[in-house]
Amino acid sequence: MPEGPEVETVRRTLQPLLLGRRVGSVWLGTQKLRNVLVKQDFAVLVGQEIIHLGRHGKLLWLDFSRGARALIRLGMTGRLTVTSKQSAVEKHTHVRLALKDNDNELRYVDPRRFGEFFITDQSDRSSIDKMGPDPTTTWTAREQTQVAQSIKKSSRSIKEILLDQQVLAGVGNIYASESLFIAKISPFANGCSLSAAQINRLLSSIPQVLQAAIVNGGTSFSDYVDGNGKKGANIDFVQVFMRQGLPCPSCKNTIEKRTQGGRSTYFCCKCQG
DNA sequence: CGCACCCCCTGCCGGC
DNA sequence: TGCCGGCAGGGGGTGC
Repeated sequence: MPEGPEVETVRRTLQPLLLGRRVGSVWLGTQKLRNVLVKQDFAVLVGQEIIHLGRHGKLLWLDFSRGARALIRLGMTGRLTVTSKQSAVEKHTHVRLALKDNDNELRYVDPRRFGEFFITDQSDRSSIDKMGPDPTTTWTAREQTQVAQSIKKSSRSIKEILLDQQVLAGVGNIYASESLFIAKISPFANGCSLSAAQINRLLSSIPQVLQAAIVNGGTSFSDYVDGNGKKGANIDFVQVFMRQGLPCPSCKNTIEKRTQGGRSTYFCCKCQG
């Protein structure tokens, strides 16, 4: 479901509802997520206060007052929302953290179970350090040089490079197509074939596209909702994603859809020739 | 090491 | 109406 902007919107909407709250009780479903639900690990959360909500790329985490950290990946269909304890528990709910002295609980729902929700501690940076820089948090000259070098030395297509979270974190299938359109670069061009000028355009279009999506509350076309259960408005602002057959907003040529590395890519062959 | 390929899983939609 | 294939904001493992 979610790319960096959607996960950031979830983080921002959950923050006021969770920060400073203590966990009263924990409920876990029986089905495994990607990694397994390790039930005994969740027991440590009871009584701990949520002191911080962090994010890097598509990875979200909650930090607790006695050192625990819940690492959460939403996969394709994961939804993390705060709802009343009384509201009906929908199918595919895997985790419920009831808050103390409050009618609310945090729920993790994920039909396809491609997501993860597991407990570690705040000193464990392994998942975070595996990722490249996130263009919506820091995007220093040094980080941009590092990303540019990764692109320049790769023989993969630029679209596939952008989806690699180890190169940079937070871009997924929507924003890869969108960033390449803004930068006027063909998604099929190999990284090593790109000029310095093209790479520079891309390094500036990526944070631009991601920041705009955050302002609009993320892109919802199917499952994605924020921490309050509300859809994002950014689908109304995308230029090429899911717009095959429609005129290119720049040149009026027909937008195309093609499969690339098993995923759909949307582009204008005239603007991105 | 990089890179093609395949898998994980449910739901929905269109075609027959 | 039902069945089947294809497809969906992700990511990891395998084998060459």
